[in-house]
Amino acid sequence: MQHFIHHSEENYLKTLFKLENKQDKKVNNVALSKALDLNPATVLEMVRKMNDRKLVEVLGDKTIRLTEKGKKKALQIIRRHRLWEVFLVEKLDYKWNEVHDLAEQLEHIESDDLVKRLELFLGSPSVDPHGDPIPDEHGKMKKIKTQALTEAPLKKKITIVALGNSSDEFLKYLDKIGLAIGDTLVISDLEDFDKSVTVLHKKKPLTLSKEVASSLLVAV
Amino acid sequence: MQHFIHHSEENYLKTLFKLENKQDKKVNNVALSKALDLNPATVLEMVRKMNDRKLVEVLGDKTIRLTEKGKKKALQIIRRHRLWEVFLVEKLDYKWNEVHDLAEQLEHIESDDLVKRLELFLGSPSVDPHGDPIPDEHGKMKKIKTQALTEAPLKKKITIVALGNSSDEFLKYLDKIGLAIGDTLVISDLEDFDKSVTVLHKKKPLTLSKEVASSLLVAV
DNA sequence: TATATTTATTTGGTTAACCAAATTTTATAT
DNA sequence: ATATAAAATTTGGTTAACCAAATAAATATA
Repeated sequence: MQHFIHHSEENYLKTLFKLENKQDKKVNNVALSKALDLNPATVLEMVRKMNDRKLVEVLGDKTIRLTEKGKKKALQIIRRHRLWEVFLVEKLDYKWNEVHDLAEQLEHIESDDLVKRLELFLGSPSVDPHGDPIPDEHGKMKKIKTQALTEAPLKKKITIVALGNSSDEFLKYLDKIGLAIGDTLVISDLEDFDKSVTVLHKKKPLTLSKEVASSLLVAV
Repeated sequence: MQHFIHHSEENYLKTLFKLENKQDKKVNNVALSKALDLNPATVLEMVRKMNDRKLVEVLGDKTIRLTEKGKKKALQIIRRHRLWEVFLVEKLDYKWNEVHDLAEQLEHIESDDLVKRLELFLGSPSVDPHGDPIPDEHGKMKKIKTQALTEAPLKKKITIVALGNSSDEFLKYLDKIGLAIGDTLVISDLEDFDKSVTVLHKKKPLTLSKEVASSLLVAV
């Protein structure tokens, strides 16, 4: 009756992977504890167990780093998470900003076969509803080359392919102003004063703050 | 980060519901422990907690019985389980005898909204792949009137609508002889000696032992 | 360099679910 | 009614994940 033991470990793996790939900042106990919202003592304990299981290694300067094995497992979880997100949005009509918590639960369902079938059922999508790439069954994930909207060329047709920030507030804001992944737009003006960007979107002009524009990633 | 606490409780509820509705046998600690494959001390402890939560009550003769609240929760879990089974079979091409363990995991995903959407996505099926009825969102489940094949009339076209036994061995056996829920057949002979039943199925005669025939439930 | 701050670690807890073995209670059979 | 068997309960554990508070070690700052 014990099939739900690995949730914690899986959360550690996923969080670690994300931290490692966010900035090239080294991940220490404090950083991981904060990201997981857990007590450092708890995290230390778990990191040791995961070290025994060869999922992470602790370097001389106390940096916590995923091993190859750990990375593979992390990518598997990310794969599940993103495939389930596609399912929720495409098949169950959820909006892209509503699916995170559910996918967080579904990603822990233990069955590679299920994931494979789900992938086929969804038509082997390459990205999730937020534009993030979906790793293949071997854990290979192609990096999508993007640049922030603030860096993109003016007067050219460009497409939003991903987000640099997946917070609920940001997703809701985008929803509110009617912007979504896959939308195309043209930068009509770049205001030097406050770095805001004015674009033409669905025939209408739209001004985006520096904060917003820098989190909108477009195809390079 | 604590969203997976209720698995145990949910398993107790579901098992209790099934035991109560199998025979009208009263469920005691031993019976429940055996069904859950857990130590009686463990079950006793949990039953007490569930009693505090008003999910079960323990009668004078130590019979453990679901309260209305408990029944409602149990039906909700059964509903989820059966809907996920439909999903796995209809959408992911699993065979009906392969889905139980996966559905066992999926049933614990916590979201009424998800279940509702899943139901709509599946076209609001009334039965699962084993022919068992799916409770509605309020926990109402219509009892399907069936009779064992051994009791059915001769020479009439009858349809298998459910199984009296969902063990893996039985499901595999049915798969092997090519029988499935929804199949129609006509009883050509009922052998008095060993109570075996000979039927015409897909134009071919097929003899079923008393054991098998009694677990094949047909529409009444 | 000495002090302050941050980070890591240890220590001594907790809760939920589990178990085995001993004991008590209840039921059954003679 | 008593021995026996079965069921319920108690007792004293375990493990996984968590925490707070104390301490130690490392790093930064004055």
